[in-house]
Amino acid sequence: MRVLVVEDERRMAAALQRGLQAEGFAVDLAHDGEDGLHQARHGEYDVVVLDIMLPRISGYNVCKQLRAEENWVPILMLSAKDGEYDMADGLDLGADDYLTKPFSYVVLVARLRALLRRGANRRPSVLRAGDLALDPARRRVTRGETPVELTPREFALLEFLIRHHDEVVSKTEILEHVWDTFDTDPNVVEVYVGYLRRKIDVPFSRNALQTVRGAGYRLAGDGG
Amino acid sequence: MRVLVVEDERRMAAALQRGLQAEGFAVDLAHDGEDGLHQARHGEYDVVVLDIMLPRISGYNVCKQLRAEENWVPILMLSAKDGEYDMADGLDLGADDYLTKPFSYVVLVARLRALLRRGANRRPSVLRAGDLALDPARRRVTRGETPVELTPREFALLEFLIRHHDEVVSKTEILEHVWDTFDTDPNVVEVYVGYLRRKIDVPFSRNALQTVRGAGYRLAGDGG
DNA sequence: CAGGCTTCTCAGCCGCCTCTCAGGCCGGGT
DNA sequence: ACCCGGCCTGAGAGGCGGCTGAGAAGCCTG
Repeated sequence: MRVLVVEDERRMAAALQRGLQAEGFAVDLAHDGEDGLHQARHGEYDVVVLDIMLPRISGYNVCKQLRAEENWVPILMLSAKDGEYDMADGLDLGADDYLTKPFSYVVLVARLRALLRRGANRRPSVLRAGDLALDPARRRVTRGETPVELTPREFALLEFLIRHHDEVVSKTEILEHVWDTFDTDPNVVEVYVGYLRRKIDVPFSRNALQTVRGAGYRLAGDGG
Repeated sequence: MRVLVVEDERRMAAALQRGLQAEGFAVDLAHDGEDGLHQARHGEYDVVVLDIMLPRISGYNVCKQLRAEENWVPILMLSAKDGEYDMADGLDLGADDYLTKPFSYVVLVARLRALLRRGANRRPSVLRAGDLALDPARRRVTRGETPVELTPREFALLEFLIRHHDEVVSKTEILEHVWDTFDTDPNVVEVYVGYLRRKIDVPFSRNALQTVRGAGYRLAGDGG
């Protein structure tokens, strides 16, 4: 279980890190809001512990920003007592739980575990890979901010690729899962990969959908 | 007449309790949003007085949640003056009345009685998507300011779509929920979507009721 | 019973999507 | 350098999903 702790007070941060590691968590630290936001975006954490009073960007805004980007990682907010922000604000912004300093260490761990437990049935599940986002329920795909129009087959293909991002998937696998056959000419996969590339690879940064000669395709998964 | 008062400030809560009891109400108290939500769900109250700034869950969200569960108990919201939420927000979420702190005690009681008087014929809050508004109780639909006349079937279809606005719903889902069958020719859905479009999509900004080929339909709901 | 409204079926049309095919490109092996 | 096999892609045919006008059947109201 990976935890990101965003906390500017060094001693507090170090204490949390040691304590949580002792509980079996993998802990990363960020010491200001900007850093925290960046790591939360790219780190694939299971839960984020977020102080409110932070240099550069407040925890308040980090949370708001993440939610605006449809990032639904569970967030537990920490505040100094009598802070200017109040608990209701935090929860309204999309935090999942809230603790007031000073807090009992035992309580913190308990709440974290509770968050992780309900973590399973999270909110709108949006699949991501790099700056691609695919929302199965809304049937919507975006690259960064811009929406991408896909036909049903293209959508199904991208969904499959994004679910296996960073892995190499063979054309036969793709045929089985997207076309639901296995004795079709694999060329159709090539054709559709081509279609997808033209729609999602346009601003040619780094081609997200790579060909692995002789093996299949790989959708690059981290935003880099 | 049973009243639930959800208010975290103990003195304020106690004062309201004493005062309302003197007026002949049976008064229960809740001191945070979670507790309030729980009691409102199970308590069969005639009216709820709901502070907005609450620990754990804001009054704002308590109200939203209750309405989402189709609990139409009359709610009178209380806010600190100059709160970040304004009256419109509260009423939009399905509150029935609204008072700004500090308020006159006499006014509170008067408003409560007014709520109780109209309490019987409740109205479910209005469903919205984009500039469409649908009032299930009054069977009324408006696009912007202008009313829209719908037949019962059209109304049921729009209600279903608007409850799932921004999601793609398949024709089979629609058949199940609006027609209450699943082995009917899906063409009837197409036909009724056509009817709806002609009535609600007229000023074609961007067609609100989109076809997602191979998947179903999506009613655009702006904000998302 | 007539008239109007609503619901639903049907068939034709249109256009997008899907898939095939063939030719070209590229990388790797001999 | 040459060839071969894997991959890409433009073109285009065909199919199928979805839209719509027409009209039949059902239902309520007067």
